Amino acid sequence: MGQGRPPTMRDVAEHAGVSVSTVSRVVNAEKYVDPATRATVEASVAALGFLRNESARTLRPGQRTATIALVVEDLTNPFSAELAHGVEIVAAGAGYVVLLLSTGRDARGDRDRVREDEIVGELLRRRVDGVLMVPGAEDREGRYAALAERAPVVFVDRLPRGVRGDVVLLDNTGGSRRLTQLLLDRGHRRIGYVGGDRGSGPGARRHAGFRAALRAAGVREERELLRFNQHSSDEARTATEDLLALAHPPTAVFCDNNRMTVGALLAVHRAGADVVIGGFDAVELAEVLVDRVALATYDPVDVGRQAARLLVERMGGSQAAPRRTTVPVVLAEFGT
Amino acid sequence: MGQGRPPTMRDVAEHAGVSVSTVSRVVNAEKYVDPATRATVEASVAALGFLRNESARTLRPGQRTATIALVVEDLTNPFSAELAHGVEIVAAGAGYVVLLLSTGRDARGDRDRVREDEIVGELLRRRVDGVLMVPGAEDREGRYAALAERAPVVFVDRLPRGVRGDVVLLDNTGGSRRLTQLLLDRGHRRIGYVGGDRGSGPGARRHAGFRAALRAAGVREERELLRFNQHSSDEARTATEDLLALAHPPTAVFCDNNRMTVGALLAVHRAGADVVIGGFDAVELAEVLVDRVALATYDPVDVGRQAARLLVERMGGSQAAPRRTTVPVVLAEFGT
DNA sequence: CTGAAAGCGCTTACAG
DNA sequence: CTGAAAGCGCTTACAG
Repeated sequence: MGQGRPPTMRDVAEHAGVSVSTVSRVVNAEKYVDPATRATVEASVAALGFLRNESARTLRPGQRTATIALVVEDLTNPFSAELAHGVEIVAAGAGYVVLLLSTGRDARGDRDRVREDEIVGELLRRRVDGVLMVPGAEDREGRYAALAERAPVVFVDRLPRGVRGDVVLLDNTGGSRRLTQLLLDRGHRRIGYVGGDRGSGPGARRHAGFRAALRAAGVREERELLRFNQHSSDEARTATEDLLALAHPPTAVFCDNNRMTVGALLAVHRAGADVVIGGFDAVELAEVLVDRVALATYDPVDVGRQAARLLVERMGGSQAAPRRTTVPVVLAEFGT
Repeated sequence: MGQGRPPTMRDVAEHAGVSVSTVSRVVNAEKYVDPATRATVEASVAALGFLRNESARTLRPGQRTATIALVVEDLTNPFSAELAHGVEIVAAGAGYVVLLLSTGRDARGDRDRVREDEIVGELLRRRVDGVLMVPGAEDREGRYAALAERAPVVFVDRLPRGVRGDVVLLDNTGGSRRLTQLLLDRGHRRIGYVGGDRGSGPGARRHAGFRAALRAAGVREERELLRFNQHSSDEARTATEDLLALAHPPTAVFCDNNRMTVGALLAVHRAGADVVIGGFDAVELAEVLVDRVALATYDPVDVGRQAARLLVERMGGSQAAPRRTTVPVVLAEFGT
């Protein structure tokens, strides 16, 4: 494996008896090459198994790396994985390759600042042509803004406070409001809320939609029914168990993302409780849980495709004002 | 965005009043640089926001790209996504960045040969330091073998016929045999089989384990209970419905991967049938389906970690004979 | 400890 | 249509 240096254009040129310039022209499929010369060179390329060194090509100013970076928190979340899939499809179609970077989370469930800095540095050193970023909530250190000054960036799922740029969002507020409305329509008045960070981003919007629906229905939001800052399905399960143990428990529980929904489903199932779950994000096999679930879903693959398309435009040199695309959210109800 | 060329070492050198060589030494944290000089240069680096161009560094022979490629079929499958996560963690820890490439499937559910060739070319042109590949079953065209000659490769989940190399496998045969044994122990004698490709790779091994368990128990494998070549949960659902509609239907169904299991669960659920499902791979919320499911699971993240560790060793120059690592499979039973 | 110079593998005007 | 030459941004012996 890896034995010997790979052949260079110089090797091909010698083998074919032409100059390096000519080899370059053939490899780049330029016009104005004599057909016979072209054939000879192509034969030498094949004979030597020549593959143009992309690092060398890239060195010339104005040449692209044909690489985009996708920065997500954790590929373990189906949202991230499907997003990546959508990105990859569009990227491949447009001639780009995807560099995948995960920020991870620290013990408190927050972004690791140091790791994020490393990632931004890495992208810039590699001169990626563009970046797709699922960002953290804040940009106090100006990390995202600095990145956006040096490379085309499209943000996904949230635009960090204090940053200008393209962003692809979900209809978090609307989806959440309609999902809550559905629960209200089914007669529920005590609705629990199990969610992650409430500060900003998707979590904040989803909670806002929840409140809006309650308000419109003249239902008070009860503090004792709210459980924020859950970061895993295990935590969500415990939080839901707490809710079920209340003297006056909720008859429905709103979950603000898929991990929350999974945890709540388990808690409700174990308790054998007669509680309806309304969850944001898709959860596979929800159909099997008839009579108990309503979901607000969207297509993460499509989010990836749209974001990648926006980025491809930007990399093409578009100087239009920052754009905001919103991917729709649809409700799915299983059972009543 | 992207305004102006990024600063070069030359810019830094001029700003600091030293030579480019000295800047290089400081940036590479070499010894034998006067502390005062180092400080000046570091100040200039910071002032100009200099980030070393990795393409240029890479050009020198012997320099690595610090890039590994991960080639999967489809990130939409949780196995691939978690695998990628494990890979990314080890890669980042070892100073590598991950290039993600998906082969996709064509209409018949097979690998797209053309796309695979493109991918191999892409990796080689980019001079990645190593490749992690979830390969197709065959290597008739010698694609994988050719790749393995030019770069360190670790295969995942299967070693294509006719290729030598490192591989990280699951205990497909053993896990499958034990899962089938469990169904037999519960008294099932008519066990349906819903699976994907039977020809080779994981599918073939899982079927082999199934047969081995039946044989050991003196149970005949009935042709009418076998449903191969299912490629989606929808197809698996239909196949399972077929099984349930037989004059003499199975009392248990063995599913050879997670898509099959999801489809079978839906079919059994819809039919309200009293059928136990034994499935290979994890399926979230299986716990909610108590009394109906046994799963053979393993940790795809761990598969990724192990494969990446093997690759890091190879990239370090290890010339040891090809290695084979097997990740264990554990049974989980829900309900009886 | 530091600098001048060569060279990595390409691309691209510039001549011819 | 083709080649010689310069140059992209680095690293690395080689002197000093």
